[in-house]
Amino acid sequence: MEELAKKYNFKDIEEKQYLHCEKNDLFHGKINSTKKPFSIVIPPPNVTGILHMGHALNNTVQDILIRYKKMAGFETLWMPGTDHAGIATQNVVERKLAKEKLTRDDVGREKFLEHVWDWKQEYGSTIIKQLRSLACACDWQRTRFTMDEGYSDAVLEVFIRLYDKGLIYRGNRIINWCPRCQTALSDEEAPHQDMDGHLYHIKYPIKDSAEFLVVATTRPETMLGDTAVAVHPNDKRYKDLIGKIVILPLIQREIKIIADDFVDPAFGTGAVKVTPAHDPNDYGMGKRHNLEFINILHPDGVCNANAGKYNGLDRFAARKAVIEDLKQQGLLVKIDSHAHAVGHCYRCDTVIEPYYSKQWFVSMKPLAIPATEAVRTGEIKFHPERWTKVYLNWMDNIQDWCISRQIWWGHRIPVYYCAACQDEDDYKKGVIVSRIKPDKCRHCGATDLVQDPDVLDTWFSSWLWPFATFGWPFNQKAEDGKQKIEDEKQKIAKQELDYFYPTDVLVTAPEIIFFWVARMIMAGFEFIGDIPFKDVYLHGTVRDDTGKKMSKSLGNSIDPLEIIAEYGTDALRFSLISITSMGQDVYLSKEKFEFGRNFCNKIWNASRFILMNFDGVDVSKEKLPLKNDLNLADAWILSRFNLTLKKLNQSLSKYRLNEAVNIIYEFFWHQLCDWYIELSKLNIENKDTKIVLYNVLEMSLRLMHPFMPLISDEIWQKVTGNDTAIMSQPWPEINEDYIDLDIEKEMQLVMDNCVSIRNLRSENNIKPKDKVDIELYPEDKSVLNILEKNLNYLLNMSKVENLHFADKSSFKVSVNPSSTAAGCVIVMKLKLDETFDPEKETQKIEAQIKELNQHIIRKDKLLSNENYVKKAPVAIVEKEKQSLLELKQEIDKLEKIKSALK
RNA sequence: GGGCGCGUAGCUCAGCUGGUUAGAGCACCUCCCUUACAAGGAGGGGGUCGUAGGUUCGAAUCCUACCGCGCCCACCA
Repeated sequence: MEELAKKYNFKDIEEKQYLHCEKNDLFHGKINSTKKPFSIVIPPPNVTGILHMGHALNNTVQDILIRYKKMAGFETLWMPGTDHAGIATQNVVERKLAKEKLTRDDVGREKFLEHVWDWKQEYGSTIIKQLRSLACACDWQRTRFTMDEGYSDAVLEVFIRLYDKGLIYRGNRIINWCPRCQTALSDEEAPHQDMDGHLYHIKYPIKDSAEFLVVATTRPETMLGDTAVAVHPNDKRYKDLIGKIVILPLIQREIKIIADDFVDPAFGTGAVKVTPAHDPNDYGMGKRHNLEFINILHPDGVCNANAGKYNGLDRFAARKAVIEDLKQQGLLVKIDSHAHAVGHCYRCDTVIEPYYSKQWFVSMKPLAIPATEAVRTGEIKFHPERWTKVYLNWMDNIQDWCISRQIWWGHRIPVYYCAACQDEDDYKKGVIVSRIKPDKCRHCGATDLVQDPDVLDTWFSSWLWPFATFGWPFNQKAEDGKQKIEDEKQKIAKQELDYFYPTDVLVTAPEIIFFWVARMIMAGFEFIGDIPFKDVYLHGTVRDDTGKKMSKSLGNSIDPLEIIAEYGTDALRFSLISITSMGQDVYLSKEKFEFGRNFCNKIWNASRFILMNFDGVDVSKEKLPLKNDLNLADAWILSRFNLTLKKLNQSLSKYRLNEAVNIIYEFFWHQLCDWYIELSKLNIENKDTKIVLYNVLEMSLRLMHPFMPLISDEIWQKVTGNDTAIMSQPWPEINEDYIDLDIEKEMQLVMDNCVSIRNLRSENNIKPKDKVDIELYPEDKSVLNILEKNLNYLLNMSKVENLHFADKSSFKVSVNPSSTAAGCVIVMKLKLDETFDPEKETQKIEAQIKELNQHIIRKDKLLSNENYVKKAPVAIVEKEKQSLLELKQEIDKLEKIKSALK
């Protein structure tokens, strides 16, 4: 039998054990008709990503579930991969080019994409490598990328299907525009942030009059694009002005005063400047009143020719200039400070501009119907449940999805335009949707077709992740002569989708419920006709210890790789999960990882002790003895183990992972190590004890494996002599035969008496190595029997030299320290040179009596309450009665001691 | 403007469908390097569970209001 190193060093074992599992092909999932499937698709990290604590938490949770389910007999599959992250990746590569003083336009589209692919080739698998250092049991052979050839087919297929169904359309709308990234964004990609802004009150002169109409705005520069001023139709102040003309200052354009219900008379002046091309509300009014749409901005946020003299000024510079000029002309009434929410680009944090432009959209309402229903009926469940409401609320108010992006990195929109027959009023005219470039226009035969320059939103590919990763829609074309082989591959892929889909659980953060979770559910129904997953497990956000979200830009992040280097992977995982209460945010600081590290160390040392003591017995071949043949400690630990397993299974079934981790910790450290191992030393030559030690350790290692896979494998191999890995082993089964509450009670009595004796020793400053003499006065015969039977435990666990049992009727204490314990009064005989202060002792006892009395009074009151006795469950009442009785006995004992001290 | 989460020991937090004398880790105090483990062992101190009401035989737990803190959603300029 091999020994464990004297000191636990995770660096010696962690990487080795991970590779060992991989080599044994334990992470690969394939169709197995004798097993039920259990599958998870990874939330694909961005290719630009580097591992942060959020990933660490997210993937640890998934890994725990995968390993646990595999052991529990499922055919598991964890599908890994990365997301091409259009805007983020393009930004990274553009920044790289900028270092060489180049822009993407300098190099051109084709060359630029080559640069991106080169970058992807070099850095794109960083995060995948990092996930391995977390010990993730992903099926790496299947690693997918959203820009893979097959995956891209799925994206095009979906675009075409939705277009054919009339659910994808092109149109001019106000969208969120990022002037820095120079692309349209979806609503979700432009989150609002509260900002301290200003409300500017501006006079608009009324034509042919000396009067003014005062409007209030937060973005004065947009007035350059104003094409009306709106008031509420019932607003008495302005009733007579409706239909009149005002002269737009600075530009001198004549615009109409219109009436619209949208206007809130109570806000600002009750008059609103209307800029249909630069505000979503104004857009609506513009449509309703047939106003002109005047775009005053270039895509980069610089004013264009429509801005008159402000042409060429950046939007914020233009704002200053406009205000300055209005002030000069006496048209600025006042500036109020005004807090409001402003949209920001989720990739670069630039203030977004509502911008009128032509984009592609998906009609979401029809897709939302089954996806809403599935959650409402509970077919898909959110954990914690409260997110259901957030999801449903969003789905009920779902808006169309802007999917075109004016960038180059991504899936190019499969649309070709025929210049000859394009029509401004009908987007379908002159439009050919096709996987490959058509030779000529279907409508007029023209041959100069131009592909749409835009690419699709990255989320338009990620929403297909749960099935596109399996190869859907399975129409891969092979090179010449190899189609047969390809067809066979596609057939298997299709069977795999049938087997593993729907996946079982999606583990992710609440931030992307809208971006991703909701859309995957819609895509699942639309393209596969079924839900993509049954459960959605939403964990919290990882924050620093002051509550700020951990992020690189804030500089407050703790690098998981650094933690792994310092504490080890198992320690990282165990610590992280222990503080991750269901759905609650995680507040992290470096010291928290000591928890896991210390536990790993404890496991190692305890295992080392057990492993040292097998000598002469081939423990792995011996059958576990029957309960009745075991001594108390051996029987007790087996009872504890099985009860622990029961609790653990329950926690796991409810995804209460922090609870699971604490159950394991409590059992292993405080029951196995603190008590059982110490007790086992008294019988260590006993063959049965060796067998029990072996079995409890071996099963414990299996229990902890999903949480700390590496240390458990290392020790397990050494202990069992088996060179496979725990992942190939079954999850332990509960053995009811060993669960015995009488044994637990008996052991508890022994432990309580040990603790009391230790207590006495400590209070009287007896050194740990000094032995003491004890007199025990048991309550009754059964207590006496139990303690007598387990005398050995008492003597050794609390370092007692002589222990005498005496009848409680003979109790008379001289001046000696004493204490009460479960079923006993304990007296410690002082040695000659030891001193004892009866006065202090009396005080201590009086304090105890006082405290107990408070409880007794409360219980007396409770039990004398007729209503309580009548209404509370019998079992509870009985328990209270019993507890009261025990309290009274305890007080009796204390009183007796007290009077004896006098 | 809606919605959600959190206020429990000095710190970080558990505490599920209400039911023993409210728990853990860290920190703190005392003793101990006892041959698995000082990243350890034995013992200890420390909480009127944010505040005020209510429901109940019984509330940290359920309800209401309020006070702090944080998050999400929303087209009021």
